[in-house]
Amino acid sequence: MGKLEENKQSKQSRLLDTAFALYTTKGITKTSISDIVNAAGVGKGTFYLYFRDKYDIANHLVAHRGRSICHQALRDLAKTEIELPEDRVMFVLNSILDHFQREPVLLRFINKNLSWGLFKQAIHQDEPGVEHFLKEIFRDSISEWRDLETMLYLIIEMVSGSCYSVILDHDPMPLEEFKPHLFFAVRCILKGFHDLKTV
Amino acid sequence: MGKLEENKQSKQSRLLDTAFALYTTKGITKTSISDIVNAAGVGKGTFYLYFRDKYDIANHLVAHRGRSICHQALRDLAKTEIELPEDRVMFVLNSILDHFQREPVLLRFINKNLSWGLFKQAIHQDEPGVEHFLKEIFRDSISEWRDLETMLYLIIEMVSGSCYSVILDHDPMPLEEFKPHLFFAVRCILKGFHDLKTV
Amino acid sequence: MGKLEENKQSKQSRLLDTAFALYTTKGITKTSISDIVNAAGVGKGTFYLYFRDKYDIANHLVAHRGRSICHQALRDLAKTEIELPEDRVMFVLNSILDHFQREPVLLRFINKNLSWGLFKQAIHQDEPGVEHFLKEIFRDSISEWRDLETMLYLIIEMVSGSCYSVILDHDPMPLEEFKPHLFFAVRCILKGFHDLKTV
Amino acid sequence: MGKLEENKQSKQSRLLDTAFALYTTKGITKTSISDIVNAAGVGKGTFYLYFRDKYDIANHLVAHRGRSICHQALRDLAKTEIELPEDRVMFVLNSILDHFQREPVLLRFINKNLSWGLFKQAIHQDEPGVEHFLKEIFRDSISEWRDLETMLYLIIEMVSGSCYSVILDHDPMPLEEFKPHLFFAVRCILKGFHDLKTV
DNA sequence: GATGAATGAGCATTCATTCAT
DNA sequence: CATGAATGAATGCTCATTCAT
Repeated sequence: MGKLEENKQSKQSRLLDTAFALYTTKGITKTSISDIVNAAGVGKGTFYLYFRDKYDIANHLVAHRGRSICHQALRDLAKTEIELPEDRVMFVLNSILDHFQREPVLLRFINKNLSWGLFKQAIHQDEPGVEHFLKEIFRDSISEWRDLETMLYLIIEMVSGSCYSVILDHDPMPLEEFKPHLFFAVRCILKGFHDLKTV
Repeated sequence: MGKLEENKQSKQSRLLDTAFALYTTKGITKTSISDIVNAAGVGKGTFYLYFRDKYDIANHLVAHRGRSICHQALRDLAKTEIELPEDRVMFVLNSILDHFQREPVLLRFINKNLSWGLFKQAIHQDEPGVEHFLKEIFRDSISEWRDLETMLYLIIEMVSGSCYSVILDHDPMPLEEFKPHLFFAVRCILKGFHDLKTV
Repeated sequence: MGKLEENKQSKQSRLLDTAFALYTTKGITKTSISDIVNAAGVGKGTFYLYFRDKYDIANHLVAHRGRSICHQALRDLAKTEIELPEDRVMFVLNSILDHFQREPVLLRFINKNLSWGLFKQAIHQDEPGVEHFLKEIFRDSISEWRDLETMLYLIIEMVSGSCYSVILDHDPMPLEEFKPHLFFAVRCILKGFHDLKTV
Repeated sequence: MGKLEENKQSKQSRLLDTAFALYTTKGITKTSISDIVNAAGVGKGTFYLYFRDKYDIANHLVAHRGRSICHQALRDLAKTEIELPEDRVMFVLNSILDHFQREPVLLRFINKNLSWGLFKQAIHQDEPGVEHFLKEIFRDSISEWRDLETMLYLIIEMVSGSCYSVILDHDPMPLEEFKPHLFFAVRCILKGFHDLKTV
């Protein structure tokens, strides 16, 4: 029956959610598997039915939540009329940052794993992932950009690196105050790389 | 005696050096205090005479080695005739990157701790630190820059974030191939923020 | 279908064969019930339908394989024309040793369980077992032997004990080199106990 | 001071004695390290200060107690006037058997480890061990024996194998009743191998 | 200051056993 | 008959920390 299957799913989900809560609260190193199963209300052996160790469960979480945020940003973009690639990039960035602003614990968790690592991972999996992501943003104008991937790599590292402490600790300033500077820098890079090509 | 020679080095120094060797080899989580004291050839209790725990010793190391790299870069800069602030920034960046290229284990260790965290830490200590660092680079023209610190924050995060996997894994490309793109992006930002001010 | 073929073998047989393979490969302590049922391709609960625990299945194996070897030796003896009881004993011994030489894993498994333990077990079960075994070997002359059972006990312990490491590790020498000494010692005992009686 | 050293010794001894008591009571597989340290009244970590695992401690015990029994038998032999090698062998055997009769738990523990294994182990260590043992028994007549070591191997396996259940379970008969048969068989072998040589 | 033996809480991991399906 | 998800007690082992010397 489906009952058993449902139950299986629910155990795994419970473990994932509980682990996320604990990881973001106490940190992954300070969280033991005992903590997770106790909080999830399942037997300790059950954990090993679904995950290899606590880092396995962490990877599941990063991949799943990260993908979910990107998809959401693209869905939001689709609802707009924005045409210019630069503007589309800014919109997606803004959308993602706002998400993290609303759920800072997720940012702390994904930490520096967001960025190229996530992209590479997505690329090397079967899913359309990154390619699809880029096409959605740059559309037909994709050929107008020189060293597109390298440029994005630089932007992503700058954004993710700088916004980490901004969002979590408002340091060196709160996000809303920081955004103009950040977006200005991003546009500087976008413009620089675009001119390089078209000239 | 030679024995005396090696005993001259204070126990604290021995602990620091040994810890660095182990942290960069096995990783900090896999290194136990026992490992450190055994390798250092001191008693276990001695550890607690100088450090609170293994993270305490790690912080000491990050601060010390980071400072040392910056000082070296500044000393090298002083030997040149470079005048333009933009060029001076590029020189320092290049100098630091080359250092990490030569000692990648240090990069892995400092990891993403380099960047704003290090600056803040340096600022809040008694030493002149960051302020001195900036003056050395921008000299009298320091007032010509708008949002200087924010701009540097962005640059540092971009550089440190992107160069981590570049230097350690040659991913997405080797450092020498990456440098032109990186430096171009940095100049885009420098130019953007400079124009903003002077206009 | 071929699938049908392999399903014909009862689950119990599959469990026995799989357990034997695992016990002789990894050792009984390192083999878990999970290992057995996984390798056998049956459900975990099915195990408890047929056996109490992993030692229960081991006993089944020892009894079954041990009996099979003895029967084979007797069948081989029947095909010969050997008449003298001493010679018949030697033939059976040789036959059994050769079997273990060919299947050393079985020896390791039965280990020191062969010997009196096996005999006793056989006696106390309903089957004719030992009695039949002795009659086949000594025939009518059985009354000519003093303390027959005790003598056999001594011989069996000497043979099984000494041949264990000889066959498995060629220690202190290979079986073929060892046999003359062993058989000589056995004949010494046989002769000693026979003379005692007839004198 | 010696105080510390003494304390160390006592901990290790306590662990050895406690382990022996538990091993002989519950069996080694059913004994956990927790059981040992609890019964010994020391911390769990202390165990690992002195032994690698529970089999390590078992080996220590087998070696130590086995050696002790052999030495005792030799000391007793030295007090007698027995001259004939055969008689000296019988004396030593009897002495060892009596010891096990008095301390059957030790027999169960050493189990089938007594025998060649112990000899080899003793030989391969630095101590004079076996060689010394043999010289004490056979003295100058040692060259009169053909295949001396092989013969002893056979005897030892026969004695140890057969006496195990005799002493522990009085099966197939009590030790005192069994001895005449056993000694007779041993003398058969001794005589057989001796004649072989001298003829 | 320096030591290192002793500790025991804490951890990951295994696995026999049950029982609802 | 057969299954296999779920369990949680039990185990081996690590390691930060203490303290008598």
